[in-house]
Amino acid sequence: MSNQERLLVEPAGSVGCCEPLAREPLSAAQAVELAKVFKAMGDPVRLRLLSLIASHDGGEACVCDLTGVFDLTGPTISHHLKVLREAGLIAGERRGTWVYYRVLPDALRQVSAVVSLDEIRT
Amino acid sequence: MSNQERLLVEPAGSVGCCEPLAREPLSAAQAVELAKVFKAMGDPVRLRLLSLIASHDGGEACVCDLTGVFDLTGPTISHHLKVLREAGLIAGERRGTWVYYRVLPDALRQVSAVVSLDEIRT
DNA sequence: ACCTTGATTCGATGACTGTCAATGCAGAGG
DNA sequence: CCTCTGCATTGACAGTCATCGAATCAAGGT
Repeated sequence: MSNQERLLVEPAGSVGCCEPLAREPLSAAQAVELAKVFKAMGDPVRLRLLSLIASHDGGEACVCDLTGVFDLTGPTISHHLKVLREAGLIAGERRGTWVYYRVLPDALRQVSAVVSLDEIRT
Repeated sequence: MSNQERLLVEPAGSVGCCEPLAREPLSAAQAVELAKVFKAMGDPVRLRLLSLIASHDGGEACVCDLTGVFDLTGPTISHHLKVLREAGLIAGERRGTWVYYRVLPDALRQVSAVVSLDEIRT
């Protein structure tokens, strides 16, 4: 498989988890997997990229729609997209000349489930 | 004010935000503030600390309840607690000899609102 | 006063991260 | 085939981070 085809896959370790944080302590393994997702979202540029993709018409955005928004070079945007991809937050697909990214809702659902406050003891 | 009293305050920049990611693109300023919270949660140890505190009886845990769980030194745990504190995720209070931490639900609510999937275009 | 225990702060160090310039690869169109 | 454009990867560098040992602080007990 060529180097460039790889953006289609990379599903990222897929956490089997997701009790709310407050229900019972996270296992070490769950924490490691979850932390990857939070870490990927722990950068302003990546958060905005995610937001730009998610809010774009059709639920997907071409890389060319994203690079102009930031005062950053192409390689840097590409790097951030890769981090989001490896965290399972987005997936990319090449169509002709352009590469389109879309948000994978499962990863966000996971985060949502973990930070759920249903079980917070007050 | 003494150095040790400071754990009572440190409220952390307080994001005024929170449209779902998918509704409209995050502003640069919103992204910077939000990223601080996600970055704080982007470490396995800190995620487990948060979970241990949130799930502990009474909704709060003494530092002495936390240090034994990890294969890490006291100073390191203290460092991670400080990061969580500065992100506005937890607050600490000294009672006699011990310091008790509890989760601040507002920060989690913020995260929850941002990752909300209500507006995902499919 | 002194010592003990719990927790934070300081200083150092090795590892990781964000960024860019240079290079490489895939499609589209001469 | 060649070239041009869009995007990804590589390599390098500066800055940040996680971790520890040592020192410090706070509160209680002797």
